[in-house]
Amino acid sequence: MDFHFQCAEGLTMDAESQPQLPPEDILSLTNSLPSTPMSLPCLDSHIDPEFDWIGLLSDSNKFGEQKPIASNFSLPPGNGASVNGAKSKGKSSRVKKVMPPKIAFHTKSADDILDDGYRWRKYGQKSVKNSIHPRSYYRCMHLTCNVKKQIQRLAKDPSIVVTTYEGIHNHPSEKLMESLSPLLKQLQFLSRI
DNA sequence: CGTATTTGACCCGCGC
DNA sequence: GCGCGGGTCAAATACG
Repeated sequence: MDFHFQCAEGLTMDAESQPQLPPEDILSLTNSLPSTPMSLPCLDSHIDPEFDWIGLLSDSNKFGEQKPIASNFSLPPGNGASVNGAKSKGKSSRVKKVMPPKIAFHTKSADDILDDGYRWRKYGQKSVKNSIHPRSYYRCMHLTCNVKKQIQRLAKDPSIVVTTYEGIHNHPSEKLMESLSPLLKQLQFLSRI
């Protein structure tokens, strides 16, 4: 599946329950990020307020309670990769947890998993209340990367997949590196001359 | 046989 | 305090 194509063609808008950000907010946000949780090619050039929907989530985990936070968006300390508020096993402090940035978006696709260039390992699946479709939990397989994503189909439209990214990759996309490696080799060769 | 996925158990936060 | 729902863990299982 070509993810770029899916982003440009397949994103859908759910005006009833999902927040919408003005395209300029989304663009300014993506410009401010050192690296997005995924490559998010759709953010670069295919923003179409009439059609696309992208939600930036606050610290609420629940779909339907998403709040756009573009205006006061800020990256957590440590690039967000090490922040995981879900479960610290020991006695936790009373300090309010800082959640990593979350980005959620809809794609119309038969495939649950988008090929975003990163390698993901599934670590859980749960049935969700008020939905016949289970929610799948994935973690980035890169050793030092703590980015997670959740994938779930909409109850009222099973053709739509909701993907939620949590955290920011601290490494480049493997596919990107794969495509760049011939170029890099060529540059290394030229620099030797 | 190594790796990825599945799935039930467990933990934690939150609302009542 | 209790129950519910969501998120994670880890042993079992599937797969190449």
